[in-house]
Amino acid sequence: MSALSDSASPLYEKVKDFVLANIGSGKWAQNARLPSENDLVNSLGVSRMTVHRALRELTSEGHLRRVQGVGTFVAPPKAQSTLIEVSNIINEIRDRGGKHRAGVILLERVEHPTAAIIDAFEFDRVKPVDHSLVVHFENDVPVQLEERYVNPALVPHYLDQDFTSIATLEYLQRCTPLTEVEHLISAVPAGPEQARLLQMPERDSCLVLHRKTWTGATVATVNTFTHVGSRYSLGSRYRPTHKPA
Amino acid sequence: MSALSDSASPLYEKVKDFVLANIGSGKWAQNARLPSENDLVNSLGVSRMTVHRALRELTSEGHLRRVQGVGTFVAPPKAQSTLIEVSNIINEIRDRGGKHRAGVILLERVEHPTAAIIDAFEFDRVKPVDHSLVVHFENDVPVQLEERYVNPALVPHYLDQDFTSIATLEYLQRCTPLTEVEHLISAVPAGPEQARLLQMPERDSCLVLHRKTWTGATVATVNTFTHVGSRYSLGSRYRPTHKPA
DNA sequence: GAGTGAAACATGTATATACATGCCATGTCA
DNA sequence: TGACATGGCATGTATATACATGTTTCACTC
Repeated sequence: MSALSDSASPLYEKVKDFVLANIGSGKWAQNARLPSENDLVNSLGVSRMTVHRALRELTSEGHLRRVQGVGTFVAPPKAQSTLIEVSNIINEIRDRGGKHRAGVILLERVEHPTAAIIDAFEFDRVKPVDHSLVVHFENDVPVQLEERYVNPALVPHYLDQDFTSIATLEYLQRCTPLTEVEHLISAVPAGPEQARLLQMPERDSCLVLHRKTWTGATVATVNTFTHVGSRYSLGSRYRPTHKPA
Repeated sequence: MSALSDSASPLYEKVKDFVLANIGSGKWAQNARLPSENDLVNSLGVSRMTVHRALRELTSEGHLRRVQGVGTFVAPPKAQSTLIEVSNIINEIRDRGGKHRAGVILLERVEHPTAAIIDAFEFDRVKPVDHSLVVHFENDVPVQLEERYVNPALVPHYLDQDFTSIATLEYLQRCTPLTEVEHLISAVPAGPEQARLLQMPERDSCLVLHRKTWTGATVATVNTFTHVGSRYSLGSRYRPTHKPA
């Protein structure tokens, strides 16, 4: 009566698979109540701690909902909102097997930023920020215009970095341990400057990713990644129940 | 020598907090090796199972990396790739406090789909699919054009649904338990048809979200959500380390 | 009939124990 | 000096036991 698969995986994984199979087949419908831990102990022939671990992990993965003293229930599917992964352009190009090249357009300390930048950094008075503007090429075709404003209080030598390599990103990360990120994806027509730098027709569509990061309570970086719409898209594939191979 | 906070939270949570505090303060740097489980047992005065659970959960949350027989290490920050949440338009409008209205443009059973659709559904021969085209309005301004192809083998009465309410989505979800999703975000200029339905100038930028879902190994739905670039953007805010309240 | 208390049952946590599995350094033997 | 065996140590899993905590039910009392 074990009902557990006989592969080499650990017992608690088999219990998880058993539960997921019953959910997937529809035998245990949405919001249905599962057998109690003790029931599963008796029917599956494993200890309660093992069952408990399996159910606890399935709960933290969003498959189950547990209420102390009441029972375990099949969680409603989390399909309507799904996650999309955003990577950085250098790794992305490299993962595709393409050749990456970065062209530095601008690299400056801005002593008197615009009101919009001061506002974005949540400064209470005028403070200098570092500003970089880099074009990323994939196989010598421009794909991304990366504009970044950095808080010099957190990143001492940002402008001294080597902007053609990924080391800049790692330096940034080391200086600004991430506590919060804000993303905004939008589609806008290319302005004259963007069209020139990205070698695309003016007013053609761009996919723009805004990204703002915090370290503690202070704004660390404000980024704008502009992509040529006809050459770039953001994608992800997601398996809610499957495990990675 | 407990070094653990004295709040009311469970012991394993205190151990997790203790570890996170040491990482956050920089005392344990990136890739540094943590004390072994037995060391923590001795210094914190809890059992090894409790330490083990804390370290296991921190590993699954991405804070640590563990190698059997070797040790436990501080994981590199997972900042470069971040997640963006995509919701559905009806909830989104409602959450903003706006008024939602849906206009059904088309509702049909397609007996002979185009080659592109057959390919997208991974059909081995010509099979009928259901097709819907709906415009979503926020305060009577069109914001999204929703085109959906549905596999009738999985969703028996898709065309009979009430397309002006969110019940359609729930019916879809019930018929097609999600096993896999694929997303693709791109920016494209509006074509004549899209410009007309979305009441926007032709060739203006659109933010397009493609979404393809599987149930088991069969393709369940193929969706295209087209948004007016100047009226819509996708956003998210993310706290990597903080716990939900 | 309403309220109360206790039992029964559910999940949650903590521990001790045992063994499995994987890696590495050390030492021995050729 | 090199190859190999082995012991030590690290994490990984499984179990039995105990108690904590929260919910429901049901019988008993007023």
